[in-house]
Amino acid sequence: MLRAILKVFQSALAATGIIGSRVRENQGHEDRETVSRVSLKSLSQQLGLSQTTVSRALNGFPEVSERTRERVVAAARQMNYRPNNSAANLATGRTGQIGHVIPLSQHMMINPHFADFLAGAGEHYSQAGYDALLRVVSTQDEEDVYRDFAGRNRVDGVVVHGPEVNDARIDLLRSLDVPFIVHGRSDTVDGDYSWLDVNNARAFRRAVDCLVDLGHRRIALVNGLETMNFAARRRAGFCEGLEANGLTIDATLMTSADMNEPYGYDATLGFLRLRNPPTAIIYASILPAMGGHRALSEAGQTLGEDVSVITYDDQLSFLRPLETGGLPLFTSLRSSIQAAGRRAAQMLIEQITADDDTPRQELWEADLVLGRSTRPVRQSRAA
Amino acid sequence: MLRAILKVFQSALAATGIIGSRVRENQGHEDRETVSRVSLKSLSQQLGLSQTTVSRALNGFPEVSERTRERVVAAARQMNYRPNNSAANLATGRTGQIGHVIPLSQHMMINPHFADFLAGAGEHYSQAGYDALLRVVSTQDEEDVYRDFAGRNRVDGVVVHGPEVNDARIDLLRSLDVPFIVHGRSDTVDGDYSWLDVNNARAFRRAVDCLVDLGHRRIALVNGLETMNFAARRRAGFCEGLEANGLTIDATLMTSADMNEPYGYDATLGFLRLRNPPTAIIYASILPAMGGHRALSEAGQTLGEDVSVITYDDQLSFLRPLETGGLPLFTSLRSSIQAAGRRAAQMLIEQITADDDTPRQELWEADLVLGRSTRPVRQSRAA
DNA sequence: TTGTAGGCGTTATCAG
DNA sequence: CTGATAACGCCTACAA
Repeated sequence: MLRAILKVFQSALAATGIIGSRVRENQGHEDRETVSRVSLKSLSQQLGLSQTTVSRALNGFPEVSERTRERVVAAARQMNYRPNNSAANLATGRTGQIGHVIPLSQHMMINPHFADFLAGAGEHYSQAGYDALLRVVSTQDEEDVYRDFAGRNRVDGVVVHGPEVNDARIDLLRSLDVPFIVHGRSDTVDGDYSWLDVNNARAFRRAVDCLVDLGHRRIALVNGLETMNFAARRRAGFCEGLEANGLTIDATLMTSADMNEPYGYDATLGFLRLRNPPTAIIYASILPAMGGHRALSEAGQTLGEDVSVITYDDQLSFLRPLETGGLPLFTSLRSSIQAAGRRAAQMLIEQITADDDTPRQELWEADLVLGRSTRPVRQSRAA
Repeated sequence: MLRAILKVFQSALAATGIIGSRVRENQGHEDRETVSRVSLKSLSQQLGLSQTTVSRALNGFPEVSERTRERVVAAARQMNYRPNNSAANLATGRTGQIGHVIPLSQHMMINPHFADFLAGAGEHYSQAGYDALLRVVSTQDEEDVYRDFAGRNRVDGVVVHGPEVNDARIDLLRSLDVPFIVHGRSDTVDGDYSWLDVNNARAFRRAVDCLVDLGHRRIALVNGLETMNFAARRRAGFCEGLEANGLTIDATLMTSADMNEPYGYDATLGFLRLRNPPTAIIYASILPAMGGHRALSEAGQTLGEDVSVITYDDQLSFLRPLETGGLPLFTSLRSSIQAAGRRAAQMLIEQITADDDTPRQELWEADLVLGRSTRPVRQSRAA
């Protein structure tokens, strides 16, 4: 890659000596932006009050007289006072930060599912006066990060992403005594923790039923990585649906991998090459579904007409709405991952502020939305 | 062994009246995880040393004797000591956090471009001992967030995302005296600040040249939102290319909007409906390019054959590699946004730790990579 | 090489 | 209703 380093020019340093005297002498009280390292001390001196009173007035304690509070609030705004975060944390033990660990690895299902979750969570965080603290690490270092977060008191709580079928992080966080919520669940772990999950098994069961109703009998599954709990449940629901409808489970019609566009493309091409290809395909995310769409197009097959498709749709914001002629492109199981983030954040913060250990648990059902990608199986191709 | 130490330690705790002695009664199992809120004070008492010495030993000061350092380090590890973050921040003024503001709005170009940038930045952050602090707010509140970050000393620096042609955030951050780096640039603002950008104008100029060389004379542009600096520059490069090749600028062949898949789909359909449709289209991101691909397929047109396409490709991780039969699907201008995040983080942290105000500036060139989507124009359609 | 003492800017406790 | 005063846990001159 060609990289041109532009010239870097030295700026003339205005010799301001800002570092030394932190508070500006602001005689003229203009609305000028100040560098503003006004402390509680200076503010209280300015007002002729004690730090205690000023702190109480600002934090809404009831015993402060209204007149005093008004004076204090006005002065604080004028001097652009903001309490130093570290100092407040040190005194209260609360940080106002929620930790998110992002494992940097092959099978990170974070991108962009994670981004959308975070957008939703962040929305609630800022409403509630919190920030998200992000740490990107290699997967094997993830547990150390939790120990670090806990030991250094960096966060008030943690969100666990992408739980595996048997996820060690849950017990670790319990032992660290850090409030946390899991986005998803971990089935082989003692279930006494907070989580927000979608009913993945039922969603995929429904998808199968729907396709069977249309006459399909060879149905394929392009699943996520099945070490992940959500993917394991989806497969379980899928198989349950096949069996309930008297169909046999065919391993050649099931794939499992990290959910991205090229994977969907490759898996779909693989199905098309079978001597007895499926007449319907279920995708675990809209990303591989798009890859599937691309593969079908290139193979000269028409979505819906030649092959029926149902996809699980997290309603990723940069793909919504995906439609053709006003109708959804894909028949899909929908559940907004951004909404999940918003709600999970709310549950976690409630748990933190309530300071009780009762687990919060919520199970969402996905909506089945009909689009152009499902049709009755063509007679010539029915098994 | 560990158990004995813990016992001793606990009595020491009782003596000093440490708040909420969190250390667990550890009956039998030595390797059990402890909750560990060990302070410097308790650690130093345990060792029979002063806090000063222990602090110095742990922070690698040279004047500590090796024997002492070893003892201290061993004890710290054994007691699972970790310095409290808030306390360290308060004492040093440094937070170890870099702020990112995510505007939640219609035209947020953050998703998933932003996610990839952050993945790259986060990689460097954790190497350098930093975390990313995220705040999601509505666009009009963004400046308040910077004031908050600065006034409360929440972060050591800030990354500015998605700069507009005339971006007020830059002057604000200068006046707040917060170290920052811009991902991109803002052309109508005094240029004396740190940035990392791609040579957008030249990239799009090259795309035009490339298509003209193939005989195309009606070339369309599906651009990003042109209030954004990067999009304005791309358009400038595009127009410059047309003019340099003696082509006229046709407003009906240029669109500008938030870069996502449905936008690319709609814009492309619009072009195909023109009485005199373009023979080539340039997309500002792979997301609209995918939408374009979908639109072309549905219209029965073949990528490359009927319409040539060049896309700008940020090499988003969940779309890489996008290829057909081993060849890139799209001819594209490539520049990894994740690499940009990594580098920007590095530049910012260097600036923070060096504590000098010299702006760091770097301009990257995009690579032009040939794929299947560009071919000589078909004779019947040449203008 | 190690220790003492003071400070960082809040909040919380207990008097008045 | 208001005000001293003591934490909170760490860092860092300045001393020894």
